[in-house]
Parts: sequence; structure tokens; C-alpha cells
Amino acid sequence: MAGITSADVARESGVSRTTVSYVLTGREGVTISEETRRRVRETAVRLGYAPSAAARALRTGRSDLVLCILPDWPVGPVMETLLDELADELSGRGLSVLVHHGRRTRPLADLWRAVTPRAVIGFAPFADEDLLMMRQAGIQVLGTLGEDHRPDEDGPSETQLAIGDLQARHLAAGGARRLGYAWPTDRRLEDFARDRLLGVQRACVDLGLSEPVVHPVALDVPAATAVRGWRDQGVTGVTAYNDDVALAVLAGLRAEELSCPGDIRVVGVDDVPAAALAAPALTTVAQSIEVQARYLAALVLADLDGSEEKPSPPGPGLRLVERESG
Amino acid sequence: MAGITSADVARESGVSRTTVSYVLTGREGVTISEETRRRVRETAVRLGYAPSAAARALRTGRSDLVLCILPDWPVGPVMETLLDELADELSGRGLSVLVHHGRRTRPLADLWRAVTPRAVIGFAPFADEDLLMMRQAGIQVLGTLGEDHRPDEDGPSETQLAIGDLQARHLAAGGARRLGYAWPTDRRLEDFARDRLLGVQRACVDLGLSEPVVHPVALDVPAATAVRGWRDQGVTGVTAYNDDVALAVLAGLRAEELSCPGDIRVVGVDDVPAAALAAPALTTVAQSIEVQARYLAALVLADLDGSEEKPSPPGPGLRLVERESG
DNA sequence: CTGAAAGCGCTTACAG
DNA sequence: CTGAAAGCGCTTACAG
Repeated sequence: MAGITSADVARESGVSRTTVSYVLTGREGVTISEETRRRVRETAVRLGYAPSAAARALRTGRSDLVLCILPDWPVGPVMETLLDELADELSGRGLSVLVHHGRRTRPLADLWRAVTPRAVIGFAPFADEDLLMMRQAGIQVLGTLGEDHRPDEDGPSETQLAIGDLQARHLAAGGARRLGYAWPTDRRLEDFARDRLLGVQRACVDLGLSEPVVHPVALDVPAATAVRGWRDQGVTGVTAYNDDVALAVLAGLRAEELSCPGDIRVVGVDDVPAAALAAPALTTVAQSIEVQARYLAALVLADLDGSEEKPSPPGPGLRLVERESG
Repeated sequence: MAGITSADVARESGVSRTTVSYVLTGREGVTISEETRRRVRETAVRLGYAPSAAARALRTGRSDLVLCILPDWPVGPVMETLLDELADELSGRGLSVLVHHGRRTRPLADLWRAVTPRAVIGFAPFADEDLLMMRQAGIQVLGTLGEDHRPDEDGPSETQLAIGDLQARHLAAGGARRLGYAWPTDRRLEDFARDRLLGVQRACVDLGLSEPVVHPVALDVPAATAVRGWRDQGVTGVTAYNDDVALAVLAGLRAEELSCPGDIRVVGVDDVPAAALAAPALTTVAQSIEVQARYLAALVLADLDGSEEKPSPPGPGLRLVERESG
């Protein structure tokens, strides 16, 4: 053990542990001479003292960690960016972001008990029981589906609806009268996919188009079957669940020797790096990750500061990135 | 606070906290009646008792967490899979994997102090100082570049060399006499890229080919310039740093209206999902993630069990996935 | 076979 | 302005 404790710092500086603690935690309302403060801080640095987080957590019941729980499906580059941004925003306030890639193999409780985080951010829904326990333990719990912050609600997410809506309207504006929806075969994505599809469906109703034609699309193989289906049903524009699905659709189009955008146009979601490099380059809906990250960070910090008023959620911040595919 | 402590369980079960601790940690060498054990365990479950990890960490100086430090560049789906597998392997032994996406904004020490992990796995090199401090604190530190486990060494990684070698030999076997290397423009990837390129270079020497022609390739735009360069220099086979880079090369080929594999063949690394969907489908070198994950897990568990002999490292486990591009 | 007690390192009322 | 002391919840020699 390195084993440099606050007692060591106290002894070296000729003060009590109380004073060391006051100085180092920057406690307000205590008057300690500037001279003493400097001496303590200097000694701490010199000895390479870092407070035991375990002891602090035990004493205060709280750590400086923010725990992010990811869903059990591969999250992709967009989520990665979001987490990076979030970590950046929070590190300025002494908070560290820790991520759990959540195959839920062990009870979630084991995890947050072990971490005693200040806040838990869930990128997948929590079980009601977990939610309750964490709240009882005084942990700030943020749920997020897309950017929405409301773990308790069950209705479709506004953002997901807006994504589908934007995709559909773009294709309709380009002249498509009959749309297809490329549905991910991965079961774990169903919740998101449902809401996005609903957005497309509502837009179709609104625009006087017929119901979108849904075909399942796997991610690892050209979506030839789905493409043939759409072709035979007179579909000229396909909204894909996300860019990964859209890539499979484009591959299916090539396999069936249909032209894109000539025969069928395609629009994805996420603007992953591969989208710009696809054949043809993929038109897609991008979300402004920075805005989401800042909002999440603001939520955590507002709680940290004990401020009553919560920051107001940003809009969906969607942006259509127009390329060649649609 | 939920606030159910071992004292509560002890009182409810009519035993001492000592006994509760012995029963619940499954301590060997103590004889406690089966009857008592059952009663304690049952009470614990009934009360929803979960030991305070902070207290346990303070007392024992160790938690059940394994901390993974990622590099500050986007890691992609391969790393995600690796982390998932690792978490799976370790969860069976009561260990939870936590990931830190490492823009090194705060000192690393703050992080591991706060987590008191049992082991730290670095997917990017550690500073010597951090390494020393963690070791001193009794934390098991594993470094990994690719799959190699040797944070201290400086020479090129055998695995990275082998990747480049395999790429080059495949293209040469297909008839290419002059190779190109697609070098990532992202500075943070240089260490890996250098070793992989070195592997290609050595293979070229070995095969009697001329030096590979290196061109930088950005990830967000078709690599038209690089492609023109290779064409003008008579290159007929391009080894790319990874699949992302290869995708940009394929896009550049299309932009320059060169055929692939007809004019220039391309081989990537990683076998990301998008590789199979590229135009043309990308030939690539895949690593066996499961094997790496198991090895890493075995390393952690060997230390946990205090076993002297370390598991022997698996080979690179490379596999050429042959598709249309090369 | 079981219990009383010490102690991990911190923070924080409380007393000077 | 500073210090002695309690206590967070656990584990673990040690004594019965």
C-alpha cells in the first residue's frame, strides 16, 4: 500500500486531521489562515497524498463517480461520442464518468453498491425495483431514451417520433409516394424502432401517403429480400432504422441491381462515419450529440449544486444530412 | 438511505455480526451449523441486505471492480465486443467491469483511488508514474496493446506485425507486385499504424516486393487523392490500417472510377459489420475477440486466486475473411 | 461454535 | 482559529 493518509499530511504540516480535511475539501465558513492552508496543500502534494475514496464514500455515502449504464446491444460511435463529451463536461467539476456495458449478468444493485456513485445515468430503462432502491439510497437517477429524461413514462419518445417524421417528410418532399421501413432484426432495438416507425407512419397519414411497408433487415448481409419486396410493392423511398440498417439496404439494392436514388431512395439515422463513404453516400438524420451531452451534464451538476430548478431539455436537435442516396 | 446493514441481519437472525460476515462471505475453516447458515442467508435476502462496498473496500483495501481504461480515440465495435465478453467472463466470479473512456482530463490517480479496483486493464499505455502507484497500491495492472500483455516493453507488437504481414502476403499471393499502405490521419492511431505498416514492409522485403507506397487517408471523405497516387505509381493492392480506412479507400476508388478488385485490391482489418456491406464487400483480417477476452479474464482470475502460474497468452488468432475486394 | 472489539481513513459536529 | 472524538459499515484476529 502507498498508504499516505490525511494523518500523515497533518503530522507533516503540524496541524490536526480536521484542518487538513477542511483545507483540502475547501470547506466554507471556516477561517483558516492563508499561511496554514498553503502549508497543508503543499505538504499534501509533496507526499503525494490522495484521499481514500472508499473512506470518503463510507463516511459521506457518496463518491465522485457518475455511472452510465449502457444497454446490452452494441452502442456504436454516436453513443461513444456522447459519453466522451459527457466525461469532458463533468470532469471540470471533479466528477469521473464510468461506463458499464450492460449485459445484465449480475444484479444491477451489486454494481451501484460497489461504486456508490453520485449519479446513475441509464441509457436503457431500469427495472422499477432498481430505480426505487437507487433513489432510496440517495443516488440521482437519470433515465434517457435518446435524450429524453423520463424513466417513468411509457409513451413514445418525442425525439424518436421526430426522427421518423423527418425521414418520411424528406423522402415525400423528393417525390416518393410509397415508403418502406427497414426494421432491425435485433430484438433489443425494438423499443427504439417502434417509436421511429410510428413517426414515419404518422407522417405518412399526415401527408396522405399509404402505410409504410415494413421489412426486417439483418445487419450482416445485403438486404436483398427486403429490397425485392419493396420493389414489387412499388416503394420508391426507404426509411431505415439507422445507418447500419441503411448500409445493408444499400448493399441489397446493389445486389438486386437497382439504382439508388434512381429506383429507390434511402435515408438513415445517426450519420456514422461509414455513411459518408457508402455507395451511394448515405443521406441521414443526425442528432446533435454535444447538446445532449451538455444537457445531461447540466442535469447532474444541478443536482450536485442542490439547485432547485432543473435545466430545461433541449429540443431534439435533428439535422438532415443530405447526400446522394435520397 | 436504504440502510440495511449487517447489524440488522445479525439482530434479526439472532447471531453476531461476525457470524453474518462469515456466512455471507463464505469463509472457509469456520464451522457454523448449517441451520445457522441458512437462517442468516434467508434473513439477508428477506431484508434485502447488500453489503456496503465502500465499507468493505475500506476494510479490505479492495473492491470487486475491474477498471478498463480505454484510449482517447473512438474504439469501435471490436473493442465493444471485447469488453462485453470480458464482463461476461468475470461476472461469473463476482467481478464487475467498469470502463473509463479516457480523455485524460483528470489525473488517472483520482480515478483508481475512487474505484479501488481489484485490477486495472489499460488499452492504452500507462504513464510510468501511474503504473508504479497502482502497483504500490496493490492493484493488479494489465497493459494490453492489441492482445499483448506487456506494458513495459517498447518494441513493435507481434500481433500488429502479424496483421500487416497477413495483409501483404494475401495481396501478394493474389498477384500484386507493388503494394500501397493506407495510413490513418488520426495521430492517436500512430502507434498501432506504425507496427502494422512495419509488418507489411517486412513482408514485402521477404517476398522481394518493392517498398509499400504509403498515403494518408482521412476517415470522413473518399480517399481520392491517395487513390490517384497509388494508381500513378502502379500499385495494384492496398493494405489499409483498418476497415474504416479501407472503406474510405473503396469510396476513393469509386470516385476515381477505378474498379476493385480489378484495378486495385483492398484488404482491411477488424471485420466490422460495415465491411460485409461495402461496395465491393471488403476482404479483411479478423482477430478472435473471444480468445483475447478469455485470456484477459484468465489473467485477472489467476491473480485473484493467488495462483503463481500465469495463463499462457494465446497466439494472435488472426483470420483472413475473404470477400470481393481482394 | 460464537461474540466483543479493533480498526480501515475519512468527515464533521462539538468543545475549547 | 484548531483539536479530540465519534462514527460510517465492514472484516478479522482474538478470546471465550
